[in-house]
Amino acid sequence: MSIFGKLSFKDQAFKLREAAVLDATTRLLASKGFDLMTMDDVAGEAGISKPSLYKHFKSKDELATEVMIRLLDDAMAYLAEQDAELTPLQRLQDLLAWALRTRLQGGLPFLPSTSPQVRAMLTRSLGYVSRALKLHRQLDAIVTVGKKVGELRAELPNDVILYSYYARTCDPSVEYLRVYGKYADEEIVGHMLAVGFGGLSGRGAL
Amino acid sequence: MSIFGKLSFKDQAFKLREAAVLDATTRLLASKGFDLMTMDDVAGEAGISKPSLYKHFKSKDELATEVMIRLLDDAMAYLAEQDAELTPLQRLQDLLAWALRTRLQGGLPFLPSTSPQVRAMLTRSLGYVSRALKLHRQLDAIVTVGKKVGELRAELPNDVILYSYYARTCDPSVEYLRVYGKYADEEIVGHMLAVGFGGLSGRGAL
DNA sequence: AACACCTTTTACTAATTGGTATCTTTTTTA
DNA sequence: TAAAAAAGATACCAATTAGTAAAAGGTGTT
Repeated sequence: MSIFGKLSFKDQAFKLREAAVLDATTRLLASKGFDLMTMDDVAGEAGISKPSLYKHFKSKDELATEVMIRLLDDAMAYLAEQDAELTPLQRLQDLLAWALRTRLQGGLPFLPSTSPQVRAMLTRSLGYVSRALKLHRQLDAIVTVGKKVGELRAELPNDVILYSYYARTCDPSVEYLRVYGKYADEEIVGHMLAVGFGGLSGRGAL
Repeated sequence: MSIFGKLSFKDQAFKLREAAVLDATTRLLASKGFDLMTMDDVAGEAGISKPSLYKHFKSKDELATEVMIRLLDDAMAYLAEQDAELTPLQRLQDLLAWALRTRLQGGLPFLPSTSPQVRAMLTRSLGYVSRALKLHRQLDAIVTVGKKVGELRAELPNDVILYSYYARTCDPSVEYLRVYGKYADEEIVGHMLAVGFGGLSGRGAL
């Protein structure tokens, strides 16, 4: 019998394998997307057999949902650890930069651009929806303050700002800009922030 | 024998069916995406049988590529017919508004957010690549002038501006903003233009 | 009106893939 | 060292789907 809180070697190994599966799935979702990612891919990338996969996750949907949940948790953890001195705009910029760096390293942003079917899958998961709402509320509060102090455009509704912000985390231009190796990763991040917050014309145009 | 330029009734009907297939495919690509769109879907939506589909297009890839080519042609036709009085910024805004309205009506933007596999498929098509390059060059010229007259941020490289511009045509926030029916279509278009060109902070920040 | 061609229908093939059963082998624990 | 539990390998099932074959029925052309 194991002491409370301490896991047997076997269970530790089990946990490690599970983490490897989640990491592998994250990479595969980023590179191939949900539909083209096969469970054989996942098993191979994680270094275990397919039947063993199903010891950890009941289905492909559950596995993918778990990955997305972990991304939301990571984002909220990152937010919680941000320097308290940052202004609202700086916090949003910093979180976006973090999400973009994650993508540039082969990972997924916390709100990936999903097909209708994947979105339906996520909506079915109570755990995912509650976390997404929680993160959304946190960011909404930041946006509200940001508008008040004049760092964000007060004439834009909060949800317009937030959904556009989410879209920036999964903006496909990142891939296009990286193709030719013309820009270093940090340059891409900088440009994405400049465009996202400052716009293309820089005038608050229209 | 038919007069040059005039088609027999049979051939006219064939052309009409082909147009119906392309329209159906466009709608299905917009709603389900490439992977989840089956050839049975297309045949059903177009009102013909699956074997007949293959009289028009050799494969699913060829069909989808043809749809994407048509979108590029439509975009270039739209550009060509724009009011000559428009400034560069106005031309870009007008084209983006057109692409967003197309999406809001269940269509596809001229540069849809594509999975790696679909992108590879398109890259294999000479017809697609040549048109995409042509459109890109046209827009690049507009951007260059726009920077010169101070309507676009001169400190941003042209390709950063252009890829970000493309991303705006397929920005997923459009779907999110439409979900609750809170905003009318034209409001959404307006917000997307405001955010895209003016940014979230409106300061040309960072 | 008869012919020729095209479309439809039905059925099929082959490949992929999510998920599972079974048996063997390794590893952990006692 | 022996027993027990879990992981691996292999093989399989069932469903989906791109693409095709062949026969039957319409439709336009001449």
